[in-house]
Amino acid sequence: MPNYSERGGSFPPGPNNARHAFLDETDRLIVRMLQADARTPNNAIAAAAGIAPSTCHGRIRSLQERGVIRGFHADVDPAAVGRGLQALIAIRLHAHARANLTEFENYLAGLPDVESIFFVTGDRDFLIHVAVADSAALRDLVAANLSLRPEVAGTNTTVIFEYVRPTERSPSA
Amino acid sequence: MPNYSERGGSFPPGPNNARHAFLDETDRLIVRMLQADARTPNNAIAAAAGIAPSTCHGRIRSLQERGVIRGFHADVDPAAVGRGLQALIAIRLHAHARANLTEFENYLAGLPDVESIFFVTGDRDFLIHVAVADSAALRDLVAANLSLRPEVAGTNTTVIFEYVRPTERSPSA
DNA sequence: AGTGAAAGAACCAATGG
DNA sequence: CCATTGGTTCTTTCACT
Repeated sequence: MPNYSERGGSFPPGPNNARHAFLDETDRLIVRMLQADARTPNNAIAAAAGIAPSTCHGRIRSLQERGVIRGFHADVDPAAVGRGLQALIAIRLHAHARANLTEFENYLAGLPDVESIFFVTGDRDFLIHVAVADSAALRDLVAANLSLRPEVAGTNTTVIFEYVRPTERSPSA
Repeated sequence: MPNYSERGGSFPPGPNNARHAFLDETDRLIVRMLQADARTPNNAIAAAAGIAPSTCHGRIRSLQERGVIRGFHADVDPAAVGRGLQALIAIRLHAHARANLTEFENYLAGLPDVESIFFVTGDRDFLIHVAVADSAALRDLVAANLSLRPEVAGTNTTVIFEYVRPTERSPSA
């Protein structure tokens, strides 16, 4: 399946090779508006920035090419899709397993309930944010998919009462 | 500034009152595709789902009205906009300050460097994910904006080496 | 880089199965 | 609840400044 964010063009599919982006004030405004609402019409952004729609379009494309904008995603309420329980799970690995962290990280990324993965300093190696159906699903996730893994030395689960992403709830940034 | 995700219509601007989220297989496919790439054309989603474009469009609108899809946002690389250092900060509040958590949470949400806020169980009250320019900015954030707050009993900062959101890097889900 | 104009695509409401 | 149609708006490319 093609990626339609890139439908018009042929810019690098990879994460990015970007030389460090120099964003002027116009670029920053565009980024802010698209962060607040990815469906803001190009027209409207152009008007807000005081430039022509075609110019604005070109800048947005450039921002994607440079990796400043990595993609556009729908923000889906986990509870609405049957995942009403969220948790943070701290994971400590065995010392010998730290050689190939990438492999374990890919494994985590492949688990369907994982929302995000933090690879961190300190006494824990990973912290993952998960959204599951209920406490039974959480137990199963920890017991079957984490604790049983040979590289996992231990886990520590914290239930999330509320989760907020400020940028995602202020459409008029 | 208007919210252009709602340009055509008049559905509730609030978070949502919707209880009824019965998603059939078609709805789930739509949600998955828009989660992977919010700019997937309506036509393409309709084709993938085997329904007419107008029907598909109506379903997407309905999903927004019901609060299943909360919005569409550009995924911006923090490092590309001058915020190359990410951290997790655990915050413990004084017992007497737990009366109005919402106020403190709104305060956190208003800090420009805060990416997300977790209100959690356990010995910590909040865990916030921040993206800042450098370690000096991180120090200032913790010292000036958190530790000095009267309701804050203590903080614990963990630097993030890597942060991944699995759904956001698989455009062809 | 920025612009204007024109072709193509997507959106949205109304209508009918 | 779903499909078809048609008017309107947005996107995207291109020749030019």
